[in-house]
Amino acid sequence: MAGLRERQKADRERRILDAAVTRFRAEGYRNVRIEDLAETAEVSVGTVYNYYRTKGDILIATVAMEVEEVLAAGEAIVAEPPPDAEAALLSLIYCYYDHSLEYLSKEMWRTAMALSIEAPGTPNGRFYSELDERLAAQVSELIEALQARGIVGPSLDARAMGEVLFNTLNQVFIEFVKADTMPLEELRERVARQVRPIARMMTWRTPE
Amino acid sequence: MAGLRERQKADRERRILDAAVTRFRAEGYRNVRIEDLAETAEVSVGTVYNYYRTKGDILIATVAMEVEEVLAAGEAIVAEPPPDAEAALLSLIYCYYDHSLEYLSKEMWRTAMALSIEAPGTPNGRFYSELDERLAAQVSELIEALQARGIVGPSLDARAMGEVLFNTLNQVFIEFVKADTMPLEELRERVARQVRPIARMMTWRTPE
DNA sequence: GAAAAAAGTTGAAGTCATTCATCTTTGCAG
DNA sequence: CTGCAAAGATGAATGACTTCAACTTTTTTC
Repeated sequence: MAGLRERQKADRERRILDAAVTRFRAEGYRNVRIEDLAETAEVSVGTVYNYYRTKGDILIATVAMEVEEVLAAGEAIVAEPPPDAEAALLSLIYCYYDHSLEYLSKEMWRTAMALSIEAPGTPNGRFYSELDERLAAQVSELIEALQARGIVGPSLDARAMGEVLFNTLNQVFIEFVKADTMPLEELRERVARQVRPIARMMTWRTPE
Repeated sequence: MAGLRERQKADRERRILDAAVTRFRAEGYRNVRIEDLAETAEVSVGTVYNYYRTKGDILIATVAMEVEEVLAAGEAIVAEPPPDAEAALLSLIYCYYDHSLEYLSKEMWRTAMALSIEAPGTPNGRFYSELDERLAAQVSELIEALQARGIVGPSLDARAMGEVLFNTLNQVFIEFVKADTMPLEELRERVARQVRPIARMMTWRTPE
């Protein structure tokens, strides 16, 4: 049986995270003070800091939820990729992009990215970097799947290419969240423009 | 003749920037308070804000100085690139990397990058993004130079490839500044690993 | 079941970036 | 040279994150 203390702890943590997801989205990360979260979660300011080291850590926790979902959705595409390098890569990338604003606003993404760069040593900063690595790994997996199907030559370094492609889709996504008025459609076009030449090169003959 | 007021203004701005370069590097950006800069520059706190909108803007001003130098150094390589795609790309990228820690610490880079993502609307945030664009453009120029010399096929989209390569070198650089203990040597190796397959693909025959 | 120990909560105090009303200095006209 | 207008400097006040010493609640011990 879970002790009373443990149940209360889990309950408080959930209330704080719920308050954060709701209020950050509704009012903007910057406009919500820790005191506001504490009030909504019905705890004190000190207690919030008992569960999360910093305000930024609360945000990273919400990002993590979102990325986990995206990774799961990506698995389906890796398992059964379209039989064409460009189409396969773009369908994975679009899958990431289309989910990206489900729970998070552009401002939240910007802040989370800034945090992961600025404070790479904190537990949640590290955690964000780990999410990036897992996304890059999934792109590599997709390339391996294409190699297994003979769509891409076997001599290509799938891991390196996966990283290059991830860097590209990530950078373009950063530009997207930096431009508050850019629509998803333009994000897709931009990444397609960069991915297309790579995809074409990957399918030209690879010399032994 | 420059009036007294103007001379004093220029002098104060310089003293503030000098104080920033020195103390940020020596004590760390976070550990230096505006009040400390004001004291070193022999002005008041309010005056610092008269010259720079935020603490971050002072940092971006120092980054700008550094990047300008790097761009100038890169021009020489674009003008006369090594006669091999991989060597040419890597010599430009290493040129960037080797200058990168001349005036800035890793912490300063991290903070500057975080700022440019988090506050893309501020004048200096935009300015940082502009520096990125100019670096990407220089990589594209190098590819065009290689095309002009017949080292890379003419059908390749030089601008798109330049962006892809810049994204790659930038992302790897971000990882470098995020890892306080990573040496420059490892940074070079990492980028080489990612650039190599792209360079090789660029030099395989490009179909008409 | 009472007392001691452990775990966790609390909000007032501390720190630092940023703002603003006030004061000082400079430039200039008469 | 005197006084006014403009420009700019000043630092106390503000607001937000974060810390911490004191207090409560839960668990364990006897």
